[in-house]
Amino acid sequence: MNDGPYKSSAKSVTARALAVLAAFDVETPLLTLSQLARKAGLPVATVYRLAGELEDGRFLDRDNAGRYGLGVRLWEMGLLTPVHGRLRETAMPFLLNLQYECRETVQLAVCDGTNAIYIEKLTSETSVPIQSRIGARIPLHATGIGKALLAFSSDDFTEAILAMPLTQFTPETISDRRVLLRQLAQIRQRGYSVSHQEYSLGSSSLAAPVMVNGSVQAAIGIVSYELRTDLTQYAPALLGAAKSLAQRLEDAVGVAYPSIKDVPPDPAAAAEPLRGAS
Amino acid sequence: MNDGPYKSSAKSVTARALAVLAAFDVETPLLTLSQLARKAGLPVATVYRLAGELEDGRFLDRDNAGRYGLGVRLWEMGLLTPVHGRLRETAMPFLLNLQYECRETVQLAVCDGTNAIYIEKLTSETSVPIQSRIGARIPLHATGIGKALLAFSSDDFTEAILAMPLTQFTPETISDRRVLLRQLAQIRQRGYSVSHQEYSLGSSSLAAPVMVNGSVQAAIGIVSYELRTDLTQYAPALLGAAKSLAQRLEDAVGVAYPSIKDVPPDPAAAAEPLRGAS
DNA sequence: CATTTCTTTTCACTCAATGAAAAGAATCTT
DNA sequence: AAGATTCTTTTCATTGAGTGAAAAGAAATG
Repeated sequence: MNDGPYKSSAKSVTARALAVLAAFDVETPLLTLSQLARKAGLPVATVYRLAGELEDGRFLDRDNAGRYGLGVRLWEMGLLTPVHGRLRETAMPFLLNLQYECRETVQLAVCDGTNAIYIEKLTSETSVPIQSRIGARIPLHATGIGKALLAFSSDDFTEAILAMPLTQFTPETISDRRVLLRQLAQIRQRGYSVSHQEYSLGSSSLAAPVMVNGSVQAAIGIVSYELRTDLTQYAPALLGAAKSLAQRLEDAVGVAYPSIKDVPPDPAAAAEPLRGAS
Repeated sequence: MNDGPYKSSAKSVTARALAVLAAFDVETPLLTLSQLARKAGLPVATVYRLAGELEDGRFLDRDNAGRYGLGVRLWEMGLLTPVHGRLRETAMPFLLNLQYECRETVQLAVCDGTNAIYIEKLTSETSVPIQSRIGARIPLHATGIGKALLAFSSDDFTEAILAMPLTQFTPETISDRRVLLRQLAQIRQRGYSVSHQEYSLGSSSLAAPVMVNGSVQAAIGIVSYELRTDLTQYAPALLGAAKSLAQRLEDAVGVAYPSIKDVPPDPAAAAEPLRGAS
């Protein structure tokens, strides 16, 4: 058991392979072999081998300079993920429509753990600039869309969230538990949430939950500059979109995800590794 | 070396792990342990272990019935992929705008190997129904968007493509090499491509390349019902969008993907496995 | 209740993964 | 242009991590 400085953990082969993939992030989407090894905390030779295999499966791709980057395969698999394949896919037309109607930034988010994850975000020319990136995780109490998710969650879940520290992002972030609870009740009553500069200054939002079979599956939000327009004018459109999406999702349950009875062994289990040109 | 019926290949541990992930597809996005083992062509005990590790890294998630599905982590990583993080992200506003202007299905595709991959597709209520799924791979010669990509590719690449069989999808699919070559020349001249029911009956399309530093990075397309509208009326808008996107991409080269000089060893290489609630 | 099918655990064996080291490229330095 | 650095690729002896048959435990099925 060597423990040189940083010499990483990652016991099993699989864990190491995943560590290699995890070395990439938004700031560094392209890495050379040695950078990769360094970030993953693994010996170069090891990473060389692992990366090679990952490349074969196109979980890694290399640019013409030989640098590694996450591969197309990962993107393709991401498409098969429930959040994308089921949610985003069905939600898209409604989001587009909503965006078409109000010409503001429209967002879709779900709950994962104690955070909201942004699944999709439609911005056009006229809308607020750099908002939360797709894939971003933001505490539930801090945004309109987060509060919409929270307001319609189970009581124990809400309790669990309230038990955690409510990080302050701006002076307006709700950090008082009682205030938050009161707001949640109000949101449940109104059917939508409102927020003003609670996560980032200068922007406000309106959000509504997407209820499928009695539980919150997601939330849709509209974001705009604080004080540009009165967002509440869009409440009907927003609620309409959320409702329609919910309906569509309800209809689709069991269709997209059937309880398959017998899956035949896959002859192509040993698929030929694709090789790309150009 | 056992070779029972179907007993799969997958030599290395990593390859096996990837095989497990590869077992999922659009038709079967959720699998039980044994289904998974069967599809991957691996012994149950082995898959049990591998799946366990993949689940720890959230490369797999389990639904409340215990079935496995591709995990959020994969989706998140897909976002870091060049096709998404660089291309789709920057293209989105332009696509939205274009869709807003013409109210038809708008697509974004890139070239991968001998196929076009659809990166994004914006459909609204009024647009053509089930078009090619995002992530779908379609031969370059068979669609408008594919031809746009092909027309501006290098000569050797075009040659390589022409050397392959030109699969016929509809009676209208161009399968004559000379016809195709002639069209490509015309596309180069006009700056955009046109297609009528060449891939699927009833729909036609218009597409333009996105040229960055002299090479085709992607193509944008508009799809509509055959004969509904004269798509060529949108040519200016389409070309405008393609041009603007190209410009934006050119500006961003090296910004999003800097040649990082020194990446510090990642202390969080041994990250704690996230665990989700709710 | 018996039967089939699925999940989880165990364990002795061995083969595949390992990583230090050296060779080979490429890049930077002066 | 030679020397110094840093990076990629290959080799190989060592060993411990992964393996999968088998059995036990749960669930679903009829």
